[in-house]
Amino acid sequence: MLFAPHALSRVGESSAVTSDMIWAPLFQRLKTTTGADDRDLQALAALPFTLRNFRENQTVLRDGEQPSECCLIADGFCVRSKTIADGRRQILSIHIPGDLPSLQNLHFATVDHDLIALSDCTLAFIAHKALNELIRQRPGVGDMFWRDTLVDAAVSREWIVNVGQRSTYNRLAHLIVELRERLRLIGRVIDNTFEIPLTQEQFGEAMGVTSVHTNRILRELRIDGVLELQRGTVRILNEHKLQELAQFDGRYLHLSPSS
Amino acid sequence: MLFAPHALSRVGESSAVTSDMIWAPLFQRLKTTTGADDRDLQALAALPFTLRNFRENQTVLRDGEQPSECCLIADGFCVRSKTIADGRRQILSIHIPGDLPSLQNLHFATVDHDLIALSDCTLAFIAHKALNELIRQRPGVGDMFWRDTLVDAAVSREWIVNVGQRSTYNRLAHLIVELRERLRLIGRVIDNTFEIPLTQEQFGEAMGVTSVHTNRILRELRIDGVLELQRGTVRILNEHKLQELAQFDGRYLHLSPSS
DNA sequence: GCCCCCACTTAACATTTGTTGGATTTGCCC
DNA sequence: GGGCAAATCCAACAAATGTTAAGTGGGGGC
Repeated sequence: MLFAPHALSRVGESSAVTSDMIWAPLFQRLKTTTGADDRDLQALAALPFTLRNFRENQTVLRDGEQPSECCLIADGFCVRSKTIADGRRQILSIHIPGDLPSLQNLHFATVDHDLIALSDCTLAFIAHKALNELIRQRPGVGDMFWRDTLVDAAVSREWIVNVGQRSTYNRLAHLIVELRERLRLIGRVIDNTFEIPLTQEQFGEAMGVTSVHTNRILRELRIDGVLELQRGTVRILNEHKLQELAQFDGRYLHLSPSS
Repeated sequence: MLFAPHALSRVGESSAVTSDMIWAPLFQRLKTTTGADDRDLQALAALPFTLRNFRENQTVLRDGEQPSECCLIADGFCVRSKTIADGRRQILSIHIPGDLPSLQNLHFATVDHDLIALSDCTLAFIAHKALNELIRQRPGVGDMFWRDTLVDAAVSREWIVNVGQRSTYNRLAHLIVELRERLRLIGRVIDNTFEIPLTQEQFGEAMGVTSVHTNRILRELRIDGVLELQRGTVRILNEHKLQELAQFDGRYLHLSPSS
C-alpha cells in the first residue's frame, strides 16, 4: 500500500488523498509570494507525481545521490543537513509543507547535503523531465521556481547571520519567529501556538550549539516568560519580548510579489 | 572620467577597456562549470552595459534599494553583508571577478543585504530589462544564470556549516581553501599565493568571531606553519596540513557541468 | 500495567571566545 | 622625513559555550 495510515491521517481526515491536498500548501504560498498565474498553477497540478511516505528520521535524499525527480512536501517536516568529518552535524534549513527542498537538482546532477524527514512525511515526487518540459512551455513556471530557489537562498543568508552574530538567546527567538511566519503562510499557526517537531538536540544543530546549551537557553526563555517548547509544540507567551529579542525583519522572505 | 587610473590598471595593462576584459572571468567560469553554449555567451557579450568604478569600502548596493540593473564584477573584490540592530556585521559571501552578486534581483524588487567593495572595483551594470529579454529569447542563458544562483546558494549553505560547526582554526582554513578554489577557476592563483583583500576584522566578520580572535587564530596558523596572511595576500606554507584542517569537499561548488 | 528507550534536565568543570586597553607596525599624505 | 590613521598584535580578565556525567520523565511496545 502506498499510504501508511499514520501519514494518511496527517494529510487529511478522509482516506482519499486528492491532488488538491498535495498541491494546496505550495499554491497557497506561491499565490501570496509571487502572485502566481492560475494557468501556470493548473498546468503544474496536471503534472504526474508519485507519492511516497517517510518515517521520522528517515533519509529522503542522501549527500551524493543523483535524483531524477524533485520532491514537494505535501505533509510533515524535513531538514537539510550536512555532517562534517568529526561527526558534527549542521542543520541548514527546515522545510514545511509546500516547500520544494530539492529544486536545485533540476540543475545539479548531485545532491550536496542530506534531506531528512523530521516527522512522518508525505512527499510528492515529480520527474525532472516533466518539470523541465513544462518550464519550456510556460516560462512563467520557471520564473516562479527560480524565484522560489532565490528565497531559499535568502533564508540561508539570514541563517548565516543568525548563527554568526546573534547570541544564542536571540538566535533561538529569531529562528522561532521565522518559522512562525513561514507556517502562518500555509495556515499552520493558531493562537500563538504551532508545531516545529525538532528535538532540543536538533534545535541545537540548527543553531550551531550543543543540546545542553540549547536546554539552558530554553529554560531561560521559559523563566523569562517569552515562550515554551514542549515536544515540538511552541507556545508564545510574550509576543512583545519575543519581537524584541528576535529583531526579526521579514523582508528576506520576500513574501510579496513586489518585494 | 568614467575610469579612475587605479581601476584601469587593475583591469588590464592597456588603457583601453575592451568588452572582452569585462566578460572574460565570467565566461571562463561558465565554460568550466556549465559547459556554456558559445552562442549564448556571444549573445551575452552583445548586451549593453555601463561600467562604474567603486573605491575600497564604497557601498555598491544598499539593503532596501530597488535596482534596475544587475552587476558583474569585472575587477576587484566585493562582499555581501548584513548589519543587525546592535551594530554587529556578518559577511555573507565574498565575490571575485566574474561573479554576478545581485542576480537575485532579477526576481526580487528589493535588495535584502549590502554589497560593498572590498578593494577598488570595476563593475559592469546590465539592465534587468535587457537581461530578461535575452533570457526569453535564449532559455539557455536563463538556465546558466539560474544554475549560477543555485551555486551561490550552495556556497551559502556550506558557509552555515563553517560558522556553525567548525572550530575557528579549521573554519579559517576552510574559508581560505574555498576562496583559493574559486580564484583558481579564474586564474588568480600563482605558486600557492593569492590575494584576498580582507582585513583581519573582515575575516572575523566572515567567520562570526571578533578581530582579536581572528588575530589569535592567524598567529596559530602562522606558528604551526600552515599559512601566512599579510595585507590581503595569502601564502600557503603547508598544503597537507591545510587540507587536513579544512576538510574541504568541493562538490558544493558544482564545478563540472555534470555535478 | 510494566519496562525500556529516548528526550529532557541539571550541575560541575574545561575550553573557547569576547572585552578592554594598550603597544606596535604599516601605508600614505604632505 | 614626519606624522597621522588604520591595521595588526598582544595580554589579562570576563563571559559564553562545550564536555562529562548524572538524574528525571514520558510514551510506546509487549
